[in-house]
Amino acid sequence: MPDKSPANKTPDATRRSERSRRAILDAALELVGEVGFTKLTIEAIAARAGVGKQTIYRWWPSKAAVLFEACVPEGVDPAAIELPDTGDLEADLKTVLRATVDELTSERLEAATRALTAETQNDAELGRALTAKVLEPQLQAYVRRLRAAQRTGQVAADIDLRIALELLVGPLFHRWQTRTLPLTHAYADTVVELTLRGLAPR
Amino acid sequence: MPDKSPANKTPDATRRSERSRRAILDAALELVGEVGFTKLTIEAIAARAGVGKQTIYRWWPSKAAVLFEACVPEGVDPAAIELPDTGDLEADLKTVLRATVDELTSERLEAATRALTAETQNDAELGRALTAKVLEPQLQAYVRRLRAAQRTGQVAADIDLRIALELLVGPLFHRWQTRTLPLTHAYADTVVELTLRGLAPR
Amino acid sequence: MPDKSPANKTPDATRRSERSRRAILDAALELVGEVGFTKLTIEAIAARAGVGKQTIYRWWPSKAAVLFEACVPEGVDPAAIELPDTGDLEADLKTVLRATVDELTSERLEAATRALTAETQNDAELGRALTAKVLEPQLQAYVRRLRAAQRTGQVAADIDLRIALELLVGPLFHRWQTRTLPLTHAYADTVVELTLRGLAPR
Amino acid sequence: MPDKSPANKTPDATRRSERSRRAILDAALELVGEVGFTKLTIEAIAARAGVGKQTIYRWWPSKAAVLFEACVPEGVDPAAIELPDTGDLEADLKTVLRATVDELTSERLEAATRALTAETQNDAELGRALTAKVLEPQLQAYVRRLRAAQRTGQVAADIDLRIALELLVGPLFHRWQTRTLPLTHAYADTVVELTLRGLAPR
DNA sequence: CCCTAATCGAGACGGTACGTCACGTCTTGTT
DNA sequence: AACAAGACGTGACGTACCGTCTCGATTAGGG
Repeated sequence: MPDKSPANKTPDATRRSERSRRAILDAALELVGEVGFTKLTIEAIAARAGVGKQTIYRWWPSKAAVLFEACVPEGVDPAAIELPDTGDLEADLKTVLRATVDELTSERLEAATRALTAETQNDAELGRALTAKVLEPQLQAYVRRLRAAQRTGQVAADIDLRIALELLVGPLFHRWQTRTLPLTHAYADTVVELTLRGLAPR
Repeated sequence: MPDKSPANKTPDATRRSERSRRAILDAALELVGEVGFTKLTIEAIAARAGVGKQTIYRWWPSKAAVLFEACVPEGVDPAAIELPDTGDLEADLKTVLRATVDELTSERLEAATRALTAETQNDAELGRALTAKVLEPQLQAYVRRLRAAQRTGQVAADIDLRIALELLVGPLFHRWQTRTLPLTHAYADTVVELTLRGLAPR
Repeated sequence: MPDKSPANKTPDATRRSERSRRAILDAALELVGEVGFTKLTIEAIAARAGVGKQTIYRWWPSKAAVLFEACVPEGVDPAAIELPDTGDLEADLKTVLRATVDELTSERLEAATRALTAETQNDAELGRALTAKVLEPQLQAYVRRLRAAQRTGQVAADIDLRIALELLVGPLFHRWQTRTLPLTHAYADTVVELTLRGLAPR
Repeated sequence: MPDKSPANKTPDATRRSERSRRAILDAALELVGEVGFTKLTIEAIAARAGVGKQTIYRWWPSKAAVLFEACVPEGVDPAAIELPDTGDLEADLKTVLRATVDELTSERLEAATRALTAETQNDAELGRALTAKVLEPQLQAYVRRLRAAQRTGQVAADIDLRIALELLVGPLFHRWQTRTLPLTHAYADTVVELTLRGLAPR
């Protein structure tokens, strides 16, 4: 989430204090869990982290950007994401979607994740960044796995895989966001089963 | 001189100025489109509407609530919502999902809808209200239509209709929220077709 | 010290809280005595006065302006200032200059007075205001008293009275500012005596 | 490896960069003329001088101290200051006071001089330094010149010379500070003439 | 003449205060 | 009584400087 304004006096990253960076990210995660995103404050993050406000403003453009980095540990190579391929598509997808369910309901990150998801609706710039760095690499991994399944005849050849993947993850996100019913492994399993029936060759 | 208690709670709704109410809702909708939800302020709404701030605080608890009422015109009876039933499930669902696509991409309400959707993640109270008054009645209509389809044998009898409905609307919301690919009628059609294959009796 | 900028959303003075106004002026006077002008802070004044910062910024353009009003109680009519005239010029001037000495060494106002005097060197706008509202009316009173003395023959007719008055007050202010030697009634008396010898007709 | 004590106090003056010292003093003088003392900033001085902030903090305790050195070129021996003595007291004093007028209205130093004068009111330490190094030596020179005049009978023997000198310089500084009327050679002359009448033996 | 310890330019850091904005409450006439 | 208007106490905003603190890169002086 770097320089949107060209008038940036870009600071010298080599002199950056790793100590402060970590303290800020940790404080942000803690606080968003305690008070929620709306009441999350740059001043509070700075105070909790024992850091000057300017040290936050120097390296991040907004509290959303801080949270973003706190959730996405930067070091991960997006292209390296790969779905398991045991040959059994249904089993593999259940594995993956169950893991997604676990992530979405993880206590430590849930508040931050919800906050970021929400903020993408208000802040298009953030939305693009999150899509490019996090979402899209994962979706591409789905596409690759489904393409392999097409080759083995588990998925009909004429299916648009981009849509296929949305049939799988869309329902999960919908239930997570609306909080209408609990998000469980059983739910993930059922979604996989019903969807795969629709994708199968006839 | 009885009851000079300061517990001035509920104002007298009969004396309410409809003129002001409309001006506030209109101003809120305009402004959220211009500056986005985060930069939307009660003071700006009041100024644009030519209204005192107190008149807003008297009748709504938050800017989200104002927007909520601006989007959901109140008068609609939630129980009255009904999906079309021509006997052809696929055609009926396409009709409905195409309409949903149109709504979600409508210029006038899009900003407000996204703002409200986002805010439900941060404000659980608002989330409950929106679910109860808007979302759930629509979902129930889906359930009723799908149950009818079960009776006519278009949907397998052992399907959890609650999940079935999420297979239909989940993908739409996912694409709308992530803005990864355009949300079109063709997309809605494909989602219906593929999903119904999965729901069909075997 | 009102509106220097024409873009002023001039607030409604009739709604002004006299309570806050007094608390601010008192707090400013106290604080300038405790920490000095340089370390005097709008935030500290607001905190001490139990007032929001905006309430200060709404009515005064700077901390100097606050101090100014705190020292010059507004209600005094500048044109009404008059020096005593008993007929004895020397005695009258001694009375006045002794009073000036007392004022300059008064504990309560000294810090504020020094601060304001200093600030006039840095802030020309403030300097003009202070000269016009406080200094000049007093100097005019001197000129009137000296003119009367000219008519009674106690001061030579060809003397520039503006200069005459500066011969009287200049030394006092010099000693006050430089703090080289104590500022006493005796000093005031001697200044009057020596100066009047120079002003006398020959 | 002895004495790794962090008590790094006095830096080594022999290694000091004269180049930087001059650049700092020049930058300070320029800037105080452009933005005034209040808005004068150590950071701005450093930037203008092309110097690190620490180089200023190493050698001066405050921005006032920098200006002080910029105005008072250090090398002058205070005890060596002597007023002219042609035997004609009036002529000599006019020469000196005219020179003072020129100094006070000099374009290059006026802003700095006013700033320093003002700051002595807020910063007692600075006031003492300025009095001891600059003001007092000059006043002593006046006292010596006036004592000589007493011996030649141009000034009455019973006059307190300390007060006499203040009668001369006080009015000048008063007019300079208050900016009420222009500070001219003619004014200096008149002050000398009127004051000397008062000091003359009777 | 080189070595080494200092000063030097640069600027990140934890802080404090700035002046502004919006909050939600309260008060003052007006309708 | 609700209304338009807006002053109020509160608190966060994002910025500007403070004075301290590393960092290499000169840069002079004593060996």
